[in-house]
Amino acid sequence: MSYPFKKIEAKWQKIWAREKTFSAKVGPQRKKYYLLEMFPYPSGKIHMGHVRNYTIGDVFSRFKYMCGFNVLHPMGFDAFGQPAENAAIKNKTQALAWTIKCINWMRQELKSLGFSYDWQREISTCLPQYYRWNQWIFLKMFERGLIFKKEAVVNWCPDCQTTLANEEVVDGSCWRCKTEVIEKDLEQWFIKITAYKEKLLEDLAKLNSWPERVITMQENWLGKSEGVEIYFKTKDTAELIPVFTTRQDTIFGATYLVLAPEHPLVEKIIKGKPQEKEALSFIAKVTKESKVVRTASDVKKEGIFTGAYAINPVNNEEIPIWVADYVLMEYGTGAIMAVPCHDQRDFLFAQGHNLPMRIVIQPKGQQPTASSQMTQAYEGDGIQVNSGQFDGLPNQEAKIKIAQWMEEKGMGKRTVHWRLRDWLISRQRYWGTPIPIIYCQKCGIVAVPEKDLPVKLPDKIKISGKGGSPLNYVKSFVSTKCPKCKSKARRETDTMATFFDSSWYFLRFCSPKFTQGPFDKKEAHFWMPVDQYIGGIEHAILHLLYSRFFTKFFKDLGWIDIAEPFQRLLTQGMVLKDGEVMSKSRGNIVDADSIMKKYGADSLRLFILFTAPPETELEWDGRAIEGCFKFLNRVWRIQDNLKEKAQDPLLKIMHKTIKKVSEDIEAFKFNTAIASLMEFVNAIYQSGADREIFLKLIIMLSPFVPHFSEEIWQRSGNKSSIFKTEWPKYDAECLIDELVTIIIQVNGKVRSKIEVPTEISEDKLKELALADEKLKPWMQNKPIKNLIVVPKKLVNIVI
RNA sequence: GGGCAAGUGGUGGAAUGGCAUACACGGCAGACUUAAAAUCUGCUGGCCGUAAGGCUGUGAGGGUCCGACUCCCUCCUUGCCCACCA
Repeated sequence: MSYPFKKIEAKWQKIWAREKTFSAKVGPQRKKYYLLEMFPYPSGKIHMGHVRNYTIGDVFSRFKYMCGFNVLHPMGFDAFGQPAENAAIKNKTQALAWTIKCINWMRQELKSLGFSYDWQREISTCLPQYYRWNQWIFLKMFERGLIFKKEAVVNWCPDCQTTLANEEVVDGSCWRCKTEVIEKDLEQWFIKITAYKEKLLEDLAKLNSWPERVITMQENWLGKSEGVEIYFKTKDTAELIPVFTTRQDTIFGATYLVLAPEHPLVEKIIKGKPQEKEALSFIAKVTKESKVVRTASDVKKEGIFTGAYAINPVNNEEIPIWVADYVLMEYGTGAIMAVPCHDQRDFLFAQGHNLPMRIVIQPKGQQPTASSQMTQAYEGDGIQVNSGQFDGLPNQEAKIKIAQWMEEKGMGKRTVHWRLRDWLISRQRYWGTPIPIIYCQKCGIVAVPEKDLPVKLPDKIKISGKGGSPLNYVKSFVSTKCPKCKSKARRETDTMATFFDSSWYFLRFCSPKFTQGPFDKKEAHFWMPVDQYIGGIEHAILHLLYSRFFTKFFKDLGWIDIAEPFQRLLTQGMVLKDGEVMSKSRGNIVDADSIMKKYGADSLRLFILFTAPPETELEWDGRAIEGCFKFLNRVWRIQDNLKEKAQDPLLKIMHKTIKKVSEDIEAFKFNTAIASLMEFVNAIYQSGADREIFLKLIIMLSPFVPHFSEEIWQRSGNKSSIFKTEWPKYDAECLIDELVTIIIQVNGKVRSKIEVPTEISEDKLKELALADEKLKPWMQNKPIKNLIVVPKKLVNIVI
């Protein structure tokens, strides 16, 4: 007979909802703890990744609560975005209705897993009471010059007459109509996130409870690189070509220059050259290719000689100027100096086009070789050669000296380049926050006044997926009056990227119903920062960077006083089936609902926590979940076999278990915490538990299997919720062992074990060890060279 | 190409300088049962051995150390992230 999980789970979910067991209030009595899991996109069904993410959070939340913290543990829905819009197009329904239906379904599933959310704080980003504050934030940024408009390239389907997201471009064609996608320049809204790049980089140092790799990924994304901008004169024209390099130590080895095909100087320098026609047709060909094709790593680098020459300022050498597809206009200055011997891409290109090479860095301790002998570029450190007055210097030292010298001589100047681009936020889509801007014939671009917010998204419209932004076709939305001059005007029809919505939702959770601003300053002051944030590694860059940026912006606005939003971060691993990511397209989805029907939510929770540590990948094993179910039944049966008084050794095991479980939960080692609870249960089966010990076990199980534990707690005669009890404390005195097993090694190999009193002296221990009969055959009366004693652990005899 | 992880029984994993394989899955055996399921108990890395026991063993090779899954070096493999980024 298995325990009645269906009845129990439904019962307690009802009671928790009725009693509002997990609602959080500002108050000085308990220390605050803000625990947040990344909110889901309401796509319909919950998947195992969600189950994992939210179970990890739930255990921690319940644990912290029982440890005496005032826990804020909210949940909401990231409800704007393309899937709803696509569903609306496909099924000819409304995006709002579809989204609400999905939210209702998902909320139900989350509740059936027993998560301890404060449901009174639920938010959905697609509702005007949320997105009006997106618009408000937009306006504040606009006022401060942090939002601007400029042309940007988008993927464009000429047939659908609409922009496409990268993932909607399949093999260079539109996913819906298979037409070849082209690139098109459109006026787009941008956020000047680059204004915060220094702070975003600097403050990474404060995030010492974040995973190392997330910090590294953010650093790489910001991409600060220090180098020199060098000015190359052209031979026949007055133009200067600036080139950015981080390897100014290799300047004497620069044997040609390469410009990006879009470089503005290309046309000027090739004018009248014999190569002009050929070069122009090459450029036309390259610029037509989409970026996806051009940046594919397996494509051969192509290029062409322009007929023009540049002068290398350090040695006045004439070097040819080329145009090639591997140089990008977006990075640096759109022009590079090529050093084939010390840059692999330049090396391959020079070999392919018979361009000269010169070695200028010699690896330490190696014989000089000819550049013709090289099979690949040498990119490491070494000694300067063929570098004029810098010969013989280590290149790292030369780097600094050359930069100084070039600045003195006016050949270049030290510069810093960043990889970070400004953030394109406009989308030619329907299902997003309308951008609060009005275009007036007389006044130009006019911000919607704050009092007119929200600019409501019209909700009953037809969308076809064709003809650009759907809002263009809603007359009542588009036509308006200019807030300044009251003449006829047109509304912006672009909406915001959904990353905007999720960049500040953690602040909204502090006061989700506040109507005087995006959040109540007092509440945010109390709850922020988020003490623990939990989510997938796929958000390691964009979402986290944008959230950090918004936090810094709110700080500058004077709305909050913290610089970083997330104190501690946990990135959970993916859920795999047969070594592959679970996904619809692979058809290997294990549905949470059917598992819960068979074993209950508590068994599913226990399995997902027990089977792997949170950060690693989790391999789904249908049989292992049955083991978890059996374990719960095993615990359930203890109820009917309690003793009056348990034996002392069990009490000791209990204290050890309390220590281990408490420490493991705090460190997110849920798998070993559960393992030690299983060991505890095995010990109970050996010697029998009394009521007190059994209830301590149940309390420790309660964060993992809340319904199960509440039920046993109640059946044992307790009136209030188990989550109102205190987390058990261990008695340090109970942990002390009187006897300890000492390992005895001979030459590092275990040859014997002895039991000795814990507080034995070192000399006495030595004496006992050497007297051990079992060692005799290994010692063979040979002299002892060394004797290592590690107190309470081992003795190693070296002979 | 760069960065970051990881590699341990048949399987998921534990041990982060001191008894390798905790806990669980699977497998085998026993008890209970007319029988099965459920449950309880025991065994379960490989090789040699009837056994006691011995040897060997944490991707490969080397190093440091009395002692290495753990630290260092070289290499291999896998995963994730980034990338014609100068």
